[in-house]
Amino acid sequence: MREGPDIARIASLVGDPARANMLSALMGGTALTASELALEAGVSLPTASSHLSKLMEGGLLTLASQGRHRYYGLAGPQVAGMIEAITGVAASVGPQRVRPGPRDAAMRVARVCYDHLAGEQAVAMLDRLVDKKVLLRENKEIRLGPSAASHFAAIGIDVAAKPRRPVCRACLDWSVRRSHLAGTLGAAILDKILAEKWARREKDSRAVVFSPVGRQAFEKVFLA
Amino acid sequence: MREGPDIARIASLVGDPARANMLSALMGGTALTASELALEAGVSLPTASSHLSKLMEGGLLTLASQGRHRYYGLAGPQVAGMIEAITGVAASVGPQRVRPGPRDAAMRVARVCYDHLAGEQAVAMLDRLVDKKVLLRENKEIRLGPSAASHFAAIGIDVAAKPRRPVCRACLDWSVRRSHLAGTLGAAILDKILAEKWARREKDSRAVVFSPVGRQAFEKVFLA
DNA sequence: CGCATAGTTCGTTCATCATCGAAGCATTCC
DNA sequence: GGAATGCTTCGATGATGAACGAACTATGCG
Repeated sequence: MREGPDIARIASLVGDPARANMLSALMGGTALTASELALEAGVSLPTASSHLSKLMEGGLLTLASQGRHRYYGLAGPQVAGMIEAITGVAASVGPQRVRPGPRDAAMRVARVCYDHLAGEQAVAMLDRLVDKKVLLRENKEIRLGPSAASHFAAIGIDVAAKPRRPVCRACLDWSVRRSHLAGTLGAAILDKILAEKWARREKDSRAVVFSPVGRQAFEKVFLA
Repeated sequence: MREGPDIARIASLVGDPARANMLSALMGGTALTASELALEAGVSLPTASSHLSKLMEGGLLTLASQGRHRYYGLAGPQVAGMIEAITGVAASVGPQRVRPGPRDAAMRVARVCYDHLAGEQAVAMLDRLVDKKVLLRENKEIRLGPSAASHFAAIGIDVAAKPRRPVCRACLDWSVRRSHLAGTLGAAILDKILAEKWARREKDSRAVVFSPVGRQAFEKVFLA
């Protein structure tokens, strides 16, 4: 008999299809209401409510009440990382689709991971930023380089404001198997991409689709 | 309703206490027989056998038959990484032990992760090897530096032999939250540490305990 | 206040699956 | 060959927990 962290408890929370769907939906980064999550999971409202309270009790979710709406969100980056890790295993041992569908291809190129960009585009971006020494990679940690403040100020992102969450974090990309940029900076960049309409969120999916013009703009700013 | 990788299937495999215990035991890196795993999980042999066939079917384990023994092991580093990720979440949302026990402390310092060393010692070792440019860190990947061959040859480790598995890999440490060294080199170093009797495995635990002399030798070779 | 919307709680039903004893198969040892 | 060991399969039992309808609470709107 073993002891230690109760991984069965956490895993069994993710192990129910309805809850797994909810968590997958929340990987999109936006907090959702109980009714929206019930729809995502394909269960009735009472059932969803029961699942949500279990996820809350397990510490996997946070709750923000606003009037009669209750917005549920992932509890943090560590939880998001765990979901990505499980997703990676599921994808690799999974049904081995002979031919990945178009949506899969789009997902691989660019998608939302919790609150920041993931996929090939995101990995390339981080590589380039490190090359240019705008960001410095130290072990698995990422720090701002000397030129970071001016570099990001030029595109309207303020890296000086330091909230409790770290500005930079590495997040392992399950499709590319290398890191992309998370943290408040990663989130700010995703905001920028969507605000400038360089790309749009695919409906009912984590995929992010760049427009031709948007891709050029993105590459000019982040991959030049 | 969502589709995509069936994360619920994978998570529910880990979500049963008996199976979780088995997987935790296998994180020790050595393949174990069905009877040993039954003991670890605290269930009867038939029950264990049933669980093992489920884990096999789910692609989480590999099986090596040797005579009348059947050795089960983790299917690969990706699976090990997933278990570590779940362990990390479980530990952080977990029962918040007021005072971590002595075994926890030992685990934090040094433990076995699948087939290589993890914990503070392992993270420090990788940091130092990168500092000395014996290893080069590129993104999340780690490569051998120019001096690597001679450096490791001096302590009896051959890094030239290249099997299918990568020589170097970064593996995220759940206690330190930074990378340590995995891959065949990581495994070889752990072998070395145990072969030289610098440290011994704690019984029934992933903890690795260095002797005073062993710690000095380790520090001289890897942290100097 | 009265009605509508959002959500939780309760109680019941039903299915799944973990569990174990007994029996069966395979391998090795004598 | 026969006995012992290691493991799997089968069948029956039992407990857990997912599901939903109905009733209840809370917030917002007119």
